[in-house]
Amino acid sequence: MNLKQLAKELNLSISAVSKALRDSHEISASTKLAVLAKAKELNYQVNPFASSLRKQKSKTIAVVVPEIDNIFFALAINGIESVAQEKEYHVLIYLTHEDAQKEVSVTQLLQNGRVDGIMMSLSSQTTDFSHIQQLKEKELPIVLFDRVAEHINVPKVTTDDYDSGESATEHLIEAGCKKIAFLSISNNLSISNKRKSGYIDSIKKNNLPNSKNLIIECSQDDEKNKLLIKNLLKKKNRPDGIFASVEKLALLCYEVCDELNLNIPADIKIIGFSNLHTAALLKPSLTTITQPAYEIGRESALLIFKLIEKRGNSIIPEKTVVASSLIKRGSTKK
Amino acid sequence: MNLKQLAKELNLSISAVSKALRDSHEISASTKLAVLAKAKELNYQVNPFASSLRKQKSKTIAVVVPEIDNIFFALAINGIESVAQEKEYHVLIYLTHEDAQKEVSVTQLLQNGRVDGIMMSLSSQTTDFSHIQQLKEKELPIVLFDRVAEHINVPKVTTDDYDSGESATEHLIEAGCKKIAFLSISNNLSISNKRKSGYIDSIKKNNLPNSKNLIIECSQDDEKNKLLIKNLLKKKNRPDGIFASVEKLALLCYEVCDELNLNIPADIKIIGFSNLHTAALLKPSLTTITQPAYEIGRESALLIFKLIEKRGNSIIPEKTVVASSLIKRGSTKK
DNA sequence: CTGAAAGCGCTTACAG
DNA sequence: CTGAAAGCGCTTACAG
Repeated sequence: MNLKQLAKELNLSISAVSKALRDSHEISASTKLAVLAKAKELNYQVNPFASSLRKQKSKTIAVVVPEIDNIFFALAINGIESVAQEKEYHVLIYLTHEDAQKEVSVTQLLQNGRVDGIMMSLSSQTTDFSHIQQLKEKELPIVLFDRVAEHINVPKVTTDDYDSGESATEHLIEAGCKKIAFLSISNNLSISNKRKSGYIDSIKKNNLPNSKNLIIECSQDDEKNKLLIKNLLKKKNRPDGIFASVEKLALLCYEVCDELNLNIPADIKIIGFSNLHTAALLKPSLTTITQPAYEIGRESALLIFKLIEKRGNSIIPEKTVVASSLIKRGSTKK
Repeated sequence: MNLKQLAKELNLSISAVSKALRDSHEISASTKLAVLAKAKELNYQVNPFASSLRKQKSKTIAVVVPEIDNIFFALAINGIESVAQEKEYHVLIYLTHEDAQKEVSVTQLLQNGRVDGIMMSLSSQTTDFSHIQQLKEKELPIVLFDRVAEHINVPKVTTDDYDSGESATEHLIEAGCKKIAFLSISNNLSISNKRKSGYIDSIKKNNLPNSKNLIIECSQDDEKNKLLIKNLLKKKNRPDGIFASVEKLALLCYEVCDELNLNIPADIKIIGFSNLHTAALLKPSLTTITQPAYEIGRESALLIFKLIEKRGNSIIPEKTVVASSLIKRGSTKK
């Protein structure tokens, strides 16, 4: 069932039917009614490819994320989808699996008009950001969220990572910690640097000499990370507080403490960035800095639609920062 | 940059260039080389809408799931995406948020040719399956996974839910439970019925009269569920084993036991269907029946591509069953 | 208010 | 081996 057949049934021209379906002011009310009724009766649906080809609009956005089996990204996609649904847009998903090369190839793939805009969270392995710059130059709307590149001037949605890094550290200090280890995953994304800076500045400000040089660089290899943490906590002069910059490192700490028979929070206190639903169910429950993942997704989607619908000189902020929340639980009890 | 411009640059006809790009045997090797080089130089990309319109093929599949912030579905999507990537297909995501009406409207939306196939996990609220039947009649490839409707004859990928229901119950019995409560979420999907049947038959076979009528019907409202469970566990003659048919009910049990000061597994043993990464980190660690979510996703995707590429009389199995695994942990220790 | 026509950018059957 | 032409199914500027 296409326009041609529908027009024939109605004894109207294709153009009249098309206009009627799009509620054009050129068409009389009675004709519109007749067309709509017939279209419904025959279950006519516009061919999206013909329409997109003609209008040079896809009604589709792409979401490019490092992984999906990570509650943060799942929630962010959830937020993006809610806005897309409101706008009657379609959502394409691409996973980079933390592979910078894959990220570049997906970015290139998406330059053929398949989508009206791209929302991306960068892979931790990404060191070169020229593929993002390229999108910008091609004027393909893009919004980066969470895992962003600081120095690329495209709209970015992030959380207050520096502040969170600071307040998480302060929280450990208030809980009595004197020697705090920061478990870091180093990469070129500002998010991890900011958390680290927040920690470093807080340590300085509070004059905790024992915490100096206690930045532990972790990798993508959890076996290695576990060993690293184990060696750290085996020492006689082990830290009395751990700040895990990402969720999985906090969980590894729980495993290690179990194995070393260290009591959380008596022997060691732990805080970590996390969106885990079960943080409250761990024993002890895990104190977290929790990012509003769903809201980040929504916010990013609202921005991409502003860019897509951009007319004249509407102003798009380059930085949108939403606040994380510190949720105090058992793992940092005094 | 389109075919017309590219052809002009090469002093060739549009058709020759198109054929060369698609590696047609009609075109000479030298011409192909020249075309490919020029296309690369000018960064030519085929317009997907023109191509799809002409070929009546979208190179896109849709994934329709009840929710995404559920590790099971996130992992399944991960599996689907891995196959789609191999096939160079695009993946559209639609969330129904457990809303049957939404599920129907998405299904209708997808009948306009936007996708070559649909992979769907039904909403728990779905009671009428005619929208699925409709896809079948329209010969739009569809595969149902996990949350399937038993009596619709479309390809379905599920886990061995009856067997899992049985072996989970057996496991509790072996661990010494005499009175086992099954926490059920009732709906029209075979998955929950099968788990329940496995439980019921196992109870009968093992002759545990105290477990009769211990099927607790839970709802989508977790506050109510928690109260329900609390009232159950407050009783003097409370059960000594709980079989949670879905993840979140198992977690609610942990919360309730905490609040009632019941010791797991001494006072009560708990087993639950779950894909939670942190099941092992709970105190005590949670014994789970874990579905191979990623594999279910891959399997379903492989099936949809079989349907899409179907030629002649290739046989597509109506039922594909993959095995779940029972992972014994602390919550069911003798 | 309605319709004829051009054209979006491809692919492919057909002619040469 | 190459090219002219039709056509996929729409939308829209233009004519009447």
